[in-house]
Amino acid sequence: MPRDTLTKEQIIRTAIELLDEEGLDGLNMRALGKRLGAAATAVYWHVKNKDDLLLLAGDRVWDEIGLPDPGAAGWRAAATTMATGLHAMLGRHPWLVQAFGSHLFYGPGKARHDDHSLAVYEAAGFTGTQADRAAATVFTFVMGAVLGASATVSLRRRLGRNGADAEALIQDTVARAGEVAMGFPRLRARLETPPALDYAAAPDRTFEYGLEALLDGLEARLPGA
Amino acid sequence: MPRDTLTKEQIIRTAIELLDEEGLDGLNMRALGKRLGAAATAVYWHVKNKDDLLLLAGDRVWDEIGLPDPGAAGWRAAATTMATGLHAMLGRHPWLVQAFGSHLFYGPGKARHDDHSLAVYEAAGFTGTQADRAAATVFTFVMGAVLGASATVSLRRRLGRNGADAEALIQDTVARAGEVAMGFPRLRARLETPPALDYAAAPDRTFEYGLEALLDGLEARLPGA
DNA sequence: CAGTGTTCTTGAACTTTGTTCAATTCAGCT
DNA sequence: AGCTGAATTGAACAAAGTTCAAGAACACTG
Repeated sequence: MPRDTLTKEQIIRTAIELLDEEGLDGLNMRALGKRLGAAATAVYWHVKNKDDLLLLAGDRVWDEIGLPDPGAAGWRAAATTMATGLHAMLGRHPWLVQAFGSHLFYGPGKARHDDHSLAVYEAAGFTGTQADRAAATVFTFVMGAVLGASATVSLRRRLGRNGADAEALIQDTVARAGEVAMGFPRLRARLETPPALDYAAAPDRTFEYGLEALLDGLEARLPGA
Repeated sequence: MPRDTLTKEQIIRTAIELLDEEGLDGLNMRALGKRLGAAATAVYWHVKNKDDLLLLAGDRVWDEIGLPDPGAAGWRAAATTMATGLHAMLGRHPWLVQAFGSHLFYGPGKARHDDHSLAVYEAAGFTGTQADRAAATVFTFVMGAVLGASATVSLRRRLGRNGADAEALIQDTVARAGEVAMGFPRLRARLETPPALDYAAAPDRTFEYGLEALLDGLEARLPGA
């Protein structure tokens, strides 16, 4: 009966927990150690360093994305499902998009996703480089879409860090941004005309709008279209 | 004759220099101070803190983007010019995309760009929320496109930091990524069939491909189209 | 069971970096 | 000269990544 010892798996899971709850800045070795009920430095026996751990955590979450069969409901439905699945996953783990700007993720989790994404666009009729480009384009769009959201989450967390009233500080930032915007006619118009009720009631559909437009544009490029 | 003293402008310019040369991680107050020929802490008299400085630097670079007149060459040409201009600017300052994941930029530089971007899509015929969404979609796509490139630059820098041979370490990473990819049929095929000569000779046109597809999709959504 | 090597954990310590603060320097003004 | 406000400096603190020597827990062997 072996001693109750740390596991690489356990460390990765706990790191993801910590990242989800505290953000990319919240992941530090001492906090991770505390959460694991171990000394901070114990982690270093199982993992090379923090970057390595981030790579492992950042590859694990790709498994949350389902892989729809393009043969069943058609390539376009499959492409939409994959893109929204990716979008949702990145929404649950905003730290991943941030880390994407400075780390190269290349593990089996992401490979599984990428491979199937290529399968979808090949099933659609794209060949070779065309399939690469189509898949990359949609991927790129989804990443970009989450980047802005990620910033808001991150800022809110940072402001609330030192025990301050995060909401008040956010209001402050919004107010300053508004002042800047008043100097530009179109931005000003958007501030003066508050969004219509139906728009305020429904959440922002910009992602869906852009995704459909993009898929339209890709579809028009299909060989034989 | 006033003493030769630091300026907010000078600090911002030097910070951008430092960011361009050393990356987001390379910006630290002591290095900045050294480059300014001053003590690190002298900067704090002109700027609230590092985040504030990053915000100032990250807003300045938007002025590098030209604002084409949609009336002259048509909205589509103007939209393409703006998107490629943004793409080029972000390529020159990869740290901005990284920072975008954790900071909210809202200064006059970005506002000037955003306002004109809206002007282009309104000139195209999009109204109200539609123009917002069209502009946001293209913006989103461009940001996503630079994110990956930014990661490569950042990794290369990080690997070369401790005097190590960055190129050898990069090769290492590529090799490990290749091993992972070999377990997935479509990724494997792409490794086994090296890109055609014309493709290798020409740089990656994925960005142009995606941008055109996206603009096609948006054009089809124009009222009256 | 004693001894031995392997696996895993710990705490101290070092480094880098952002930031604060009191002390100090400098230019202009009376 | 003396004063005042602007600007700079250096010391110092806290947080965080990492290294390392020492120790603890376990498995195996004679």
